[in-house]
Order: sequence, then C-alpha cells, then structure tokens
Amino acid sequence: MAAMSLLEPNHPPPPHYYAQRVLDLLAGVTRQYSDLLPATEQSVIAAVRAVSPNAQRLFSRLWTRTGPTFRLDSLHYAEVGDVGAAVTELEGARLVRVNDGCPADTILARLTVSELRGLFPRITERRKRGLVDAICAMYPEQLVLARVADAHPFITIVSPAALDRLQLLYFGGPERDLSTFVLEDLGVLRFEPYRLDPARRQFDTYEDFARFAAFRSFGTWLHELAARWDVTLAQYVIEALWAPNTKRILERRRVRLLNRLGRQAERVRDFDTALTAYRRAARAPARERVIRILTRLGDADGARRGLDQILAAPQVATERLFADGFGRRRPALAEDRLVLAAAPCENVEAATLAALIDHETIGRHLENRLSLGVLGLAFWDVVFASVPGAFVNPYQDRPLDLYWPDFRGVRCNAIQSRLAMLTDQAGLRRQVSWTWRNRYGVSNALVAWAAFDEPFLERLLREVPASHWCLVFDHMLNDLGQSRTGFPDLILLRRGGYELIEVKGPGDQLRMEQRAWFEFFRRHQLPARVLRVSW
DNA sequence: TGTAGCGGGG
DNA sequence: TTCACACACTCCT
DNA sequence: GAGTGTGTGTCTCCCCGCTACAAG
Ligand SMILES: [Mn+2]
Ligand SMILES: [Mn+2]
Repeated sequence: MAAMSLLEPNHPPPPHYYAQRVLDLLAGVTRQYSDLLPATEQSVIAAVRAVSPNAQRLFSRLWTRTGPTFRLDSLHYAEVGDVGAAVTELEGARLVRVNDGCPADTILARLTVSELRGLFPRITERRKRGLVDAICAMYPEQLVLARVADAHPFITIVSPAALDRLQLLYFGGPERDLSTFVLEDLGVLRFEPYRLDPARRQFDTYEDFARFAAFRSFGTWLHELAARWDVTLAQYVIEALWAPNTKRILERRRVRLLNRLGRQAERVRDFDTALTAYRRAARAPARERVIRILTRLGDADGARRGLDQILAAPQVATERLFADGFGRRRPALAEDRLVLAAAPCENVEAATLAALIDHETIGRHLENRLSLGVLGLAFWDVVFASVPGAFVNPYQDRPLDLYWPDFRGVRCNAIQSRLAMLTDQAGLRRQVSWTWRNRYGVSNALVAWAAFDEPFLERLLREVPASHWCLVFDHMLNDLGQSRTGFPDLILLRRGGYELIEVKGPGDQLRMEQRAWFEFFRRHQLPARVLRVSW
C-alpha cells in the first residue's frame, strides 16, 4: 500500500524515514532467510540494529548512495544531529572505517580535479582519469590515503557486498533497490497487491542464492568481455555454468548467460569458445548459432545434421523459420510500396504514419506495446493470479513465469474462461476499461501506460473485432517469451476497419520474429502487410 | 563559458 | 545497462 | 537476397546543482 502522504517531492521526509526503511528491509530478510544468512550478513544486521537511531540514520543514507566511500564534507542531513558522533559509533560497530578501507583510486575519484591538483601538484595530467591513474602509479597507497584524509576526511563502508546481497534477498532481483521504497512512497511506482504465499520463498537454500548472486557478477564480467576479450575468463565462466540447474529461474539465467557469451565469442571469432558455450546452453538461439558457425567453418555435414535436428523438433518458431529457409532462397513475402515526398526527418515509421493518416484514419507507432498492452489490460487478474511460486516479494511487475513456455498450462482454466468472456466486444470492453479505471499506473510488464489514452483505446476496441483480438491473445499466451517481439510497427484505424503495417526502409528486411508474426496473420487472415518505403 | 551527464534527493 | 530494432556493409547470385 | 556488425533509442519519475571537459 502506497502511503501517499508519507513522502512528497522536494519535501523533507520524516526524520526516521530512511532508517526505518532500512530496518524494515533487514526485518524482512531476517524473517524469510534467517536460516541461511552467512556470518557477514548476520553481523551487519546485528550491528545496524544495535547502534543509536542517530547512527542508523546516517548509515541508511550511506546505503542509498553510491559508495562505498564518502567524504565527510558530503554528509549533511537534517535528521542526523551529530555526524561526528554517528561516524564514531559506526566505526566502533565495524560498519564503516574512517580514512581507510578503500583503494587509492576510489577515494581519489571523490575529489574534484582542482582538489587533486592542489594535493598532488607534481602530476600534470589533464583529464581526471589520467590524473588519478598517475597519482596511483607514483605514490604508495598509504601515502595517498593519508594525504587525502588530512584535507578531506572520508569513510568507507566495511561490507558493501553484504549490503548488496541483503538488498538482493529482499527485492529478489538486481533491478530494485532501496530507492524503490522512496518511489513507492511518492506514488511514482505502484505495485499490484497480489497474494504472497508466506510458505514460499525465492531461495530455498544458500546455494540457490549464491548461484543467483554469482550469475549477476557473470553478467558484469560478460560486459567487460565485450570490451576486452579474455579467453581464460570466458572459459572460466563456461566452466562455472557447465551443469544445468534444477531450479528453473536459475536455469533460464544460465542459458541466457551462455548464449550471450557465445555471441561475444563469435564477435571476436573465437569459434571454439562460442561453440562450447552454445552447446552447453542448448536452448534457442543456441542451435541456430551453432549451425551458422559450422557453416562458416566449412563443416557442411555438421550444419546439415543440426538443421535436421531443428526441423525434427524446433524449440521456437524463429528456429523453425531459420532452419526452413537456411541455405535456400526464401520466397519473398509480398510487399506494398510507398514513396514519400521527402526524406523522413525523424524515423521512417513516423513519416510513413504521417503519410497514411487522414481525416478518417488514425494510427500509432506502437510495435509490441500494442499487442502486449491490450493483452495485459484484458488479462490483468490472470497475469497476477496467485500461482504457487509466481510471486515471491511485493515488488514484482509480473509473475516469475510470465515468459515461460508453460505459463498458459499452469493457468489454463483461468485463461480459457477469460478468453470465453472476450469473444464479443462488450466483454472485451468491460475487462479493458475495468483495468484502465482501477489499475492505471500500476506496474505491469505487459502494459506501457504512456502508450495509450482512453479515446485511442476506445477506437482500438471498436475497430478491431473482438474475434481478432482473441486470436491474437490466444496465440500470444501460448508463449509470451516468443510473441513479445516482432509485432508490426503501425496500426491504422478507420471506421469499421484496421490494418497492421510493418514499415521497411530501403535495405531493411523482416526479422525472424516478424516473419513468425506474419505467418500467424496469414494463417488467420488478419489484415497485416509489409510496406516498403522509399523517398 | 557553455553544456551534457551524473549523483543526490524526494 | 538491456533489448529490440533499424540500417550499413559484405558477399553472393 | 542473405548474413553480419553496429548504432540507436530508452532507460519505467522529475528536479536540481555540480563538475568535467572542451570550445571559445
Ligand atoms: Mn519496428
Ligand atoms: Mn519496421
């Protein structure tokens, strides 16, 4: 429940606000996970609870800021009466270290260029990065820390990694952090009040959580690998991701990481590593990538065998379409043509839309936001229906299995009965407008609220027959992971009709996901076409 | 001196 | 900092 | 026509002030 009155933009929060939120977080983690917390986390929790409110307040501020090191002169908070006393207390509780605890470059980065010049006048680099590097290279670390401490005393959080893990446990994912509290209390973020099963928790064992946390750091390593390829590191990651996980959330993340790693390896032409990564991943698009690599390497037989395997049992539609057409010439999809009067000044889609609308035709460039959004509005309560294990904390914008292939199977009755309610326009309108009125602004992975407004939604439901919407919903619900991409760029609405249009500029072509959608449109005779635009 | 980008804040 | 998309390029026929 | 590499938009809020950095 969002207490709107708790915070207002640009008005100071209640004095104990941040501290209380941190204590709430710690209480939540303790309640759910006290049995599997490692010693570091336990001692952090105990220490924070033990210090005075004044120290709790300062520590909570530190936690929400980007650390782990802070200059004392950057700490002024109305609710912290005596910063010096708070710091001393936190130091005594081993939550922070004073004038120590970080590498030289970390504290140097907190100084301005002119401060750096003042303290280290012999270094003459121009840019800050170079300045810091040069100082680190020239002076021993202890000297740097001491000299900075003298002019600008600072503190460092002792266990930032433990704080990170506590946050991760509480919010269940790296995308939410303490700022979620503020945003929710401001009313910026709102979450569906779905039912949580207290007996279910996201991580059953410490190993589960450790893997989850490890996967997150692999993600950042992968990002570094993109900048600078390192075979040893890449192979280490593959090694660590070698065995499939029994937990599905972990397994999906594992596959994603391996596929990303394969892609990076391909980019630097390390085909051995790429093949290994893809073969361990084994899930789409891994087999397709393997075939492309084998073809590049001249192993036509291996590629052929791979293609046969895909054709025998395609994992996803795009994979089937790929294997279908690979090496052969695909029959070109019929395209219409449009010549614009002038070169588009923004994107081609907007220019095309402008050329196509007139006094009786309106349209939007929405792509997947259209199909996903209307689906989300029509199936709101089905998406948030209480399914065992789907919701594990109050800050989710989707059930954990939204994009899993068996999303529908798990909810098959609810989905069937909802589809039956939507077959006529009145039923569809009833659901959609109920959601619009009662849930507007609530976070939902399917619904981009800003993309819609009431009049447009109204016409959307009037001009597109409910039977067509149902065909689309039915198709999407079979596997949202697949159908969430590739929807055509534009929808045009006119009295008694509509049209979906995929805009293609010169030299742009249908992607595999878009092909899959057009296959569906053709099968059900929905009005969709590809428009080749030139100028 | 102008400005884009970032960190801090509610 | 992700992800889907558009677009520019190459090689081939 | 097909495949590949790479740039781009958006980032789920919006405001403020400061700073790095480069241009004048
Ligand atoms: Mn598009
Ligand atoms: Mn397009």
